[in-house]
Formats: sequence, structure tokens, C-alpha cells
Amino acid sequence: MKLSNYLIATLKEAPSDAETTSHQLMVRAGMIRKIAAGVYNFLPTGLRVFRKVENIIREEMDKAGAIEVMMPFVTPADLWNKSGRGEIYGKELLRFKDRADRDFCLGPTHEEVVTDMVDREVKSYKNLPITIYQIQPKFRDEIRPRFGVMRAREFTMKDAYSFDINEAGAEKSYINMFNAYKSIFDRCGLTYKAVEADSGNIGGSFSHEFMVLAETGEDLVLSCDKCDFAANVETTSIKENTSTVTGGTDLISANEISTPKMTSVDDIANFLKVSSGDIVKTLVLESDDDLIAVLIRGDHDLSLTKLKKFLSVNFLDFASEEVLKKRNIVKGFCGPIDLDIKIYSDNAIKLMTNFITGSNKLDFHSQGVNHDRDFPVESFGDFREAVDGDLCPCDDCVGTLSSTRGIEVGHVFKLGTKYSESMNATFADQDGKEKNYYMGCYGIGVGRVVAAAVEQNNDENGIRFPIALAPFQIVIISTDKKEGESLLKAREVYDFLLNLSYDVAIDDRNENPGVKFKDAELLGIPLQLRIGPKSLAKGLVEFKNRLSGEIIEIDKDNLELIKEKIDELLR
RNA sequence: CGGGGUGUGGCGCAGUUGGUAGCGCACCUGUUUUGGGAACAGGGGGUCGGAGGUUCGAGCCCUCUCACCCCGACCA
Repeated sequence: MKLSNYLIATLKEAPSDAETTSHQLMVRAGMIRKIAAGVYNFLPTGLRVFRKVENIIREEMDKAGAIEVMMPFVTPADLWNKSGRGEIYGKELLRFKDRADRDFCLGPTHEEVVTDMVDREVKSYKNLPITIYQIQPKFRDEIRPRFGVMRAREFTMKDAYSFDINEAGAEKSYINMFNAYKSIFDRCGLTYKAVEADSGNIGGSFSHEFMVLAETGEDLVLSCDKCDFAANVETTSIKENTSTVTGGTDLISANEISTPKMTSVDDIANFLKVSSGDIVKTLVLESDDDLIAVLIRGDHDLSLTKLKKFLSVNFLDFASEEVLKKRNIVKGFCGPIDLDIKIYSDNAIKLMTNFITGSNKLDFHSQGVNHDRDFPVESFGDFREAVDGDLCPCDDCVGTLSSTRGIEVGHVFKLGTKYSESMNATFADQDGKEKNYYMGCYGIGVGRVVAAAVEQNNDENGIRFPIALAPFQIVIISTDKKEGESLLKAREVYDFLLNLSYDVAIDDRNENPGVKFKDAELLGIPLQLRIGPKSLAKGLVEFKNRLSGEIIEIDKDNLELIKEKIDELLR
């Protein structure tokens, strides 16, 4: 590529709406531009990187035996009604009507479409197992898109779906994809971790997320210091430390204390000079049909994900103020005593006696509260979020957990028969009977992989792309903008490398050398070949390595040696 | 959705008590430069997000609206 005839849209300053490093750098490098909230243009250099990721994914999927198709971005709402997921997906699903008033939506994922497709085309167990994939845009009307293409509303995803005749087959397909994912992220040069995860809206029984480790990640990953356990905080189960009994063995009687205007755990802890762990907070939530209360230790956080799973409900969220008012629940002073809704209690509370809670009266709390004696508990369970220092949940493991932030770039799920049942998708098995497919689904966010790579690889000069992802692997920089020996030599080497199919660009723009160096570094091109009067006078050209900063000089006329050096440096 | 904030040239910003819009970068022309985002001179580009209103006069005041950004269980 001749950069004199290309679009290098670099900026000195990032727009003020770019917060994270990757967002700022991708905009400054001229890779992306926003055209609406969560909707982006990919400019030429951005697209080149995007394609490299896409190609790696495609190659590895093909190698793993997955079959590429393309399903529509616009899908009929009917399919979503069929699976019953239209309601659950809610506002994230962007719906609209066509001219004949028929309902459509922009596909946020394609389980419905692919299940329908396979059901139409595959009739017999003889055609199974099969794994279908596509690389295609998706649209999710996120509440809050952010961080550039990291969490965009329109984004490109590689989504794959496996169909098997039974559970064991599904397991094999899952492992096959899991391994393909490892190859993909290895080839992308990312530092990542595969962790146990929640399956969220997609549903299903079991899943892993592939997390790129980075400070700005939106997810929290907990890993064990003794074994190889690692999981998203959303799903990490907790082994409570049974030695931390608090409150003493003699039960004291409950009494109310005046706590004017003290609505937070911290207020109460400061006022009573106790630690927040001595306090129990009573959280009131709305679920599918009714309100429920959850007791959580003052210094812990509720995990909505875990509680939702425990209750097996579709909807669960904190009760609104209106609802609380209607039920005469006093915000800020809620407690379990005389509360006429079901009370669930976190396991950490089981060991506590004589604790402090709200008293359901404005400006009053209760101390010396004990469960069972003072209020009934519907059920104890593991409802809180794990934190640094919690025990590893694995059997027989004595390790403790520590947390790191991560960017979820890939997710693999076992779906079982969830969709094949709801959509009545079947094949004829060996015994001639119709059976539901055992499915799995597997996603990778292509743009997010690019952003994650930038987030993980940068310095004060810009992006330090892994060689496999860089927009170009080599840029030949003529440091003299006049038509002359430097430019001629640069063109000669460029033609030579281009003929050998190297991923090479020539910076023949009418710019000062400093501009070209800065752009090459901002864009993260791993190798610069600098050709200018200074070194040519000595009969040399020079390489600069973006990653090591090292500069090497080489005989200007020995093209073979130049080629060898490139091969060596790109290895 | 709730709360907060911001909209002025491509990007980053300034704009006083209301008096008719400016700076840096970028862009164009010329000259000089030429190894780390060059210098000088000249130049182009703005319905001040939009609509309505107040006023002799609105970027500035008022009303509505749109867009974008940030925060949002922490308590119950």
C-alpha cells in the first residue's frame, strides 16, 4: 500500500468522549470514528486490523470443522415469539415494522435463526454432529454503550452453534470449540484466561468466558492461588469460612435503638462503633410474582446473578421506591422482624448471632437480632458476591481467591435442548424416533478483540500491536520527501517485498520524517524500514523494531539480506 | 429509565454585565526547511445542536426539543 494514496487519519488529540486507553488510541490512530452512540465507522487501518482478527477466527473455525454460513441481520419477530425469548430479551432487542406492518428485529444473536435453519435442512442423525458459524453484525440496544468498540451497540460477532444427537456429543463439540478458542486467542497474541461463567440471557447449563486481562475490563475474575480455579465474580460460589462466628453464643434479647437519619450500613457502623460485618442489611427485591427480602452481611454485596439462579426466576431487581411505599416498607430502615414477605438469607449470616438490622420503623434499628427466634428464614443460600480473600470453592482445595479485571472477548455455552425444545427442532435418531438437538453456542466479539489487544498492548507512543494483528507488518519510510535516491530506493525495496507478498506499506507521503515515525508508532506497525540520505551515504538502510525499540543497519543493496532480516524480526 | 453534565469550524477549547464570534491543532497557497508530529507569510472554512420566545439587539436570558457524555443495588 502506498500511503500517499491511502487514508491515514491520525489525530494529535483524542476526542473528549474517549475514556479508555484503547478507545483514545483507536480514534487517534484513525482506526474508528463514532457516528452515533455505540455505532462506529471502521476506517481503512481499523478495518485491516479487524480483518486480521476475522481471518484468524475463520481459519481456526474451519480447522475445527465448523461450517461457515451467513444468516440475516434483520430477522422476523416470529422466530423470537416462537422461542419465547422476545419478552425476556426486552429493550435490548431493537424492533421495527416493515412497510406491510410486519414485525422485525435486528438480530442480537442467532440461536433462533440457526435452530430454524438446521431444523429445516437436517433430517437425520446421519448428518450430525454439525457446527455452524458466521461472522456478521449484531445489534443490541445496550443501556449504556461505552469504551468505543469495546461495548458498542452494533458490533461484529463470530457466532457458532453446535448440534449433536446427545449430551456426550455436545460435550465433545464444546471441548472442540473451547480448544479452537484457545488457538484463536493465542494467535492474536493476547494474555487471557478461560473462566467459569454465568450463561445469562442465552440460557443453558454451563459456560466459560475467555477474559483478556486488563485494568479497564468491565468484568471481575476471581482465581485461586493454589489450584487452577478461575471464574467470573457473577458466578463464583462461596465456601464460607466457618471459623468466623460472630456475636457470641449467648443470645441476648432484641431491642430497638434510635438511629435518626442513618440509612446506610456505614452510618450505623460509625454510630454504634461496630464493624459493618456486624450489621445485616435487608434488601427487598421484586421477582417474577412477588417481593422477597434477602439478608446480606453489611460488608458483603448481593449477587443478583446467583440469587436469580437460586430462585429460578426470569426477572429479579431491586424494588422501586413506589413499590416499597405501597407495601409500607421503610427505605433505609428495613429489617427482617415482622416483615411479611419471604426472607432468604446468605450463608454468611448463618454463623452470626446478636446482629444489628433495621427495625422497619423510621429512624430505628434493632440490635441483638437472631434468626429463627426473631424471624423465619425461608432458606439459606449462597447469595453474595465473592471477594478477594474468600476461600476457593473447590473441594479439598485450601487456596484463597484473588481478583483481576478482564475483558470478555469470547464465551462458550452448553445450551442442551433449550432452543430445540422451545422451537420444536428435531432429527430422526437411529431408532427412527424424533429427538431434540443438543446444542451449544460460541461467540467472539471481533471488534472487542481488537480493542482488547490495544488495551493490553500500548505505550506512550501509541499502539504496540502483536505482529499478527498490526495493520501492516512493515512500513518503508522514505525520510526524504523529495524525488531522489531515498524515494527510489524505498520504492525498489517496496516492490521487491510486495512481489513476495509481504504485508508492507510504503510511506511516500509528502511529510517530514518525524510525522511518519510518529504515525508508524501510533498505528503499532511492528517494523519500520527507514531509508534516507543519512544512512544511504554509508550504503545502509535501517530497521526499527516497534516492540524492542532496537535499530539495526543493513547493506542497502542486499535485498536478500533485507528479506532475511525481516523474516527474523517478524518471527 | 433515574440523576448529573456538555453541545461554538474536522479535533481540542475560549467567549466578560446581552452589542453581531476567537485561539491552538488540522486544511489550502507560497517561500524556506527536512531523522522525532517544522518556520514564516498569506488564505479558506461557523444558520454558535434545533425550534420558539424575551429584547432595539441573543453564542450569552427564558421555554421546549434533539444529540452526546458521565454516574446509577451498597440500601432495603
